[in-house]
Amino acid sequence: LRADAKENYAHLLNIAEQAVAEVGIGVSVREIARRAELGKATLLRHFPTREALLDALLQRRLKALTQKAEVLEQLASAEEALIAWLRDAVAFVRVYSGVVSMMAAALADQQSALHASCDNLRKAGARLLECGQADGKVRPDLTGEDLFALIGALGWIGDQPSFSTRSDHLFGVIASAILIAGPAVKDRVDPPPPQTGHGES
Amino acid sequence: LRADAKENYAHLLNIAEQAVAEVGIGVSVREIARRAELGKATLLRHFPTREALLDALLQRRLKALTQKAEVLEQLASAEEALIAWLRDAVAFVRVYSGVVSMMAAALADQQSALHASCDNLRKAGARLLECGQADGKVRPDLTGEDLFALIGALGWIGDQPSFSTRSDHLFGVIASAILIAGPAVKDRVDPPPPQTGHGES
DNA sequence: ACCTGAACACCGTTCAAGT
DNA sequence: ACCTGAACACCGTTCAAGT
Repeated sequence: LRADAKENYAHLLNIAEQAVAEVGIGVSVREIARRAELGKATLLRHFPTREALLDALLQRRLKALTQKAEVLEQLASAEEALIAWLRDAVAFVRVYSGVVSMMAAALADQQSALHASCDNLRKAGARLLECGQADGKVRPDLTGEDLFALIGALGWIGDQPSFSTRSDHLFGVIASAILIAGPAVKDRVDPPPPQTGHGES
Repeated sequence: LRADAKENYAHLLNIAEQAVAEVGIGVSVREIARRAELGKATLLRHFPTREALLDALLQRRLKALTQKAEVLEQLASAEEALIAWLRDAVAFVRVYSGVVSMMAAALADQQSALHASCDNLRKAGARLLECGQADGKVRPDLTGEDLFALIGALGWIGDQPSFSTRSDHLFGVIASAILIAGPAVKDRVDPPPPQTGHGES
């Protein structure tokens, strides 16, 4: 990598961070190139796809969040750890509006530049989940993917101006769905009338 | 309205329905005009905004869903009615991928052509919710907006290819969060360690 | 009244040409 | 090696001109 190329790379990341924070995740790459005062093609070769740029932009935070899960796993009770991490994860996806959909897509697409980072995040969440399940504090029928989906759902809610004022409250609602309150376990999966059966395998 | 204008209007709606079903909610209006073999400006005057077109497209289904709530309110138990309607609502938002975000935006924007339809839907859900709350079967801290947000969240989950296989399961998870299992009420709002308090006012 | 394509200002992506 | 703008194929929206 030549010296000027290295410089451009760093410059582009800085400008991109600013632009994404200002305009949102939907900023055009043209706009970023314009702000960076570089040719569009220059940006495109450093970051061949939109995801590649986002990955570079998010990697630091994603790694921190993944590591946070490992720390929490050791420090606190399984239940507290899961909820604390969940709160951090939701806070993260709310930093850049629209980022959750991209991450969800990256999770399914192995070719995506963001795939590895997202899959590590899923695994970290899954481990916290399993600890809670081993302690009998967390619904046993939830997977790491489910947890990711619920984080994404809360991120989506936070992204909608009509719902964002309720997103803290709905965090509590969904958190309560993940946890098992006390000795009552089974009756939460299927509500009273058993013949209705609203579809959880 | 002139005869040819009337014809164009109906033709555009038919073609739009097809196009949206095929390509998704993100079809360009140009594409629709092209398929309809009409000028772009013709479409734009019949439907000045994207929402106006979507409103015309969705109104029939939205009205049906709103009325369904009224029927369910009388027929079944408050709890069954709410869950049955929730299932219908989630099924509806999953018909056209991406429609939930547009509806959420319309809910906040009084100027949107879709606003009235969406607000009626919210009210219908709120009524079912209130019945369940009156019976002590539904979390008392949920509003009609919350219910709409949770429907949207499930729609979002269904829209993500990585999560859509889990969306039926997560419907059950979220449904269980809305309902109150038995005599235990309070302990679901705040999980065991009271000093953590994950933010539900 | 209603329809229409040209025009404008955008977008992502490609590629031949420059340093 | 790396950078770059012109070119291509899109998009939504506006508007003067046609029937």
